[in-house]
Amino acid sequence: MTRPAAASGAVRQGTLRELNLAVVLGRIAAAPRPPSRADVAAATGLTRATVSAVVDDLIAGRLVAESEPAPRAGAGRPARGLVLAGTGPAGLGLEVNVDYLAACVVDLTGRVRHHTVRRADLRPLSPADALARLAALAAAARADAQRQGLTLAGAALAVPGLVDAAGLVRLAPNLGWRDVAVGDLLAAHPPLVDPVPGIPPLVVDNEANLAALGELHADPTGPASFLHVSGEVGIGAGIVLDGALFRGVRGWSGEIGHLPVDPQGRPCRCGGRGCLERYAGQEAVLAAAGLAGADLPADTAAARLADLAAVGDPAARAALAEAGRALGVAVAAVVNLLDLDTVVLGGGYALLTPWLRPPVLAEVSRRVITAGWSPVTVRPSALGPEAAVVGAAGSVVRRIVADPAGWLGRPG
Amino acid sequence: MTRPAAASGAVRQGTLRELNLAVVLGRIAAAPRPPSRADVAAATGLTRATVSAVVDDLIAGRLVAESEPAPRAGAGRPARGLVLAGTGPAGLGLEVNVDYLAACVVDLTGRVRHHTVRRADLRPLSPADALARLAALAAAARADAQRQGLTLAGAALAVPGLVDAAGLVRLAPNLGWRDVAVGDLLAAHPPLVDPVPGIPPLVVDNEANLAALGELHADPTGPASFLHVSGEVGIGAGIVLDGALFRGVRGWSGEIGHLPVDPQGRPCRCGGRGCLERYAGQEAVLAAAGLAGADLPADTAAARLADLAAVGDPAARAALAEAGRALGVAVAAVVNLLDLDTVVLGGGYALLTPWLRPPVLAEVSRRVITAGWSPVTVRPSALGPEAAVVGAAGSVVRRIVADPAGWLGRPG
DNA sequence: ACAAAATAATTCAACCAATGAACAAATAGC
DNA sequence: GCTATTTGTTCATTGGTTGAATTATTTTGT
Repeated sequence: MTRPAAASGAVRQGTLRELNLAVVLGRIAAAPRPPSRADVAAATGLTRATVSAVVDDLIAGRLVAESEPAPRAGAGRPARGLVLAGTGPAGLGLEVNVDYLAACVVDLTGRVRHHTVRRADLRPLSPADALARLAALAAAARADAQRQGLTLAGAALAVPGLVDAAGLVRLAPNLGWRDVAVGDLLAAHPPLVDPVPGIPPLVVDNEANLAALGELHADPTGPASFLHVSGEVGIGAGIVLDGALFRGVRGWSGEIGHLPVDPQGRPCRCGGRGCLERYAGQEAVLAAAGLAGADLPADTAAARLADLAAVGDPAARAALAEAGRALGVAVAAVVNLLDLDTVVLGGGYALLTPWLRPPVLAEVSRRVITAGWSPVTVRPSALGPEAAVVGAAGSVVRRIVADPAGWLGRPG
Repeated sequence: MTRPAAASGAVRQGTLRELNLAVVLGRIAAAPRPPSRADVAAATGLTRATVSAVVDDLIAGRLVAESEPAPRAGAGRPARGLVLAGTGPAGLGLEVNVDYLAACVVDLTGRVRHHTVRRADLRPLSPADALARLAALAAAARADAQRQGLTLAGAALAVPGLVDAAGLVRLAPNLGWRDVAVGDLLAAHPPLVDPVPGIPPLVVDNEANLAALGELHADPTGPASFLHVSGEVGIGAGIVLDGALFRGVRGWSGEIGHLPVDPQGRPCRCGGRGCLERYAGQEAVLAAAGLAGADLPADTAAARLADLAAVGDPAARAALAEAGRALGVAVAAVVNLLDLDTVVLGGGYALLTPWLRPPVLAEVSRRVITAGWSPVTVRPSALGPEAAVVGAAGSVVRRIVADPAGWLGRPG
């Protein structure tokens, strides 16, 4: 987790408190069980007096609540446990995809407090119409959140395409979008959230990126650096380094679909030959398994394939072995380059992990020079297809926890 | 540049000053011309009073010096310029390679104050013998530094191989080293530096990583994120993100030599087919150019090849075109994955850039989806083969500038 | 049942570093 | 020489942490 506040510059006097608010809140969030003030003091090196003062601020700001005293052996006054507040700020996650819209609300503790998915073919709709429907979903989510005593502090929207730093959707091929200013279009509708200083009201990001964050969120005790590969129509990767998404210079990192993986080299629409997408993309895998033309929604297609593989269908097995091999070549390239030790298979791949993992691991151990010293773990995503929405909402919550000063009304 | 100090934990009172020491010093280091105290105050947002106090500490600690008043238009008391001190702490850079040893000293301003290269075939020597010779070189460098009024605050050693986080050289194939505890072997000799709290006396790292840092150091105004590819016997890449080296989970990032690049697929010793190294590695390029078996040292081989290409030798031209194409495929993969906008060709590639660049750019623009929106720059390394040693010494200096508190004798 | 020990949390004077306003220093322009 | 202007320092003030003492609440021992 990066240090927040004053990122570029000086440490002014008030910054001290801002930093310690973040430190203490982060400690409470990371602790396996509700810590006492004394625990936090011991863990951070601050004095108990300081921790008490900081915690008072956090409780007053509804970011932290006291829980039942955790039972402890031995004598002494029992501690009052500190937990992230289940009321207070929450994050709104949104997703526009090819065949559905989704919205969800996640509170500070990470619990999903609201979740709606509306299936519909979005391709025929204009961006403005699609976003109008999304705004309706968001309004319902906001009303539900308010009913539960939550305040939406920010929103994040997942889009299956390239998004630049300003939030402009440069290209979403499967939606047929090009240069769509999502923020401007949504501004025509009622505001999504109650603006909080220091927290952007709407962040637009690639679905693969946000799905990777969702994984981080679903398993906070898991590794802080990993590669999240999601198989959809295209193949997207999200790179998480030290608990933070790595976006690249312009936010376009993770384009893994066109890594060359095959010596034989099937031609690809990108102009190269032997691209990963031609072997492990949804279309290619379904065709190889004899399911071409079924035109199923992404998740049911994966489920159908998993069923076939489970009962031993030879075509499905062969298709998955081939996809896994190709995926393994690409994963090996990434691991050689970035030295990651964990690969999460998400999206359509999650269900198929039992069949994809062996060939992936085989390629990795063959091609990664350091594999002998440090094994690479390949595991399915803990979240299903909803990883991107949940990750989107979680990204808002993460930001609040990383920099609580904005929410507490201090000048950021 | 990452925020230093108390990385994991609390912000105690003294930390405030430590942070501002780093902020002010960093500002002085980054300024294009010597700034006044008032300039620093304006740039950082601190008050002039605070900046004065901080600068007093920095001057007392010999990290900063006052320069001649920079001429300025208009009225007012003339400013006293602040510059990094040319006396005071310095970094020791060391390198062990196949056919030479090197040592250099870099001061805070980035100037190379000492540089020795001793050519010798290191392969027949045991690690202990090789490091004994290196220690002698280091002792001479240290004496020279002291004569110039410099104090060596730390050392970094570049090795052509895989180094783990503890500084153990796991494998250096071209040296024939395996599991060499460099630190322990060097401890038998007189100490390399005067230990400073907060600064490790010896860091061991991969030469490609340190060469990448050298590039950052040679051109401080250049991009903060880039890929540095150095062509030696193998092909190593150093990844610099936001001005810091990206080392990966265990420090083994940058293994780019075995990215698959060719649909035809020449078999490679790594077990894969069509690996980059088989097309753009030194051996492959020299063989293709008809220079096989010449067994030249790395840098003269590259120079010879450049000469041939310059006079239009068709075999050399063809060999470089093919190498460039392969390199381009690999670079495109990296750019798709990490969204970098600058690629630096270093090591043996630096001299060959005029012939490598066109095919690299061609492959990149064909294969990188976002290339249309954001061009990728390919340029030669500013430093020559000495990039790794200079980068090693520079890495020590960078650490002092990023966290001056240790040098100033404060508890880190 | 009661005292002693132990641990948790709060209170308060001291202290450290940044702040802001006032002030001294040094120059250019008139 | 006088004024405007900018630089750098001095000093009382302030925000926030520190450390010791104090209060609160339990377990353990008798």
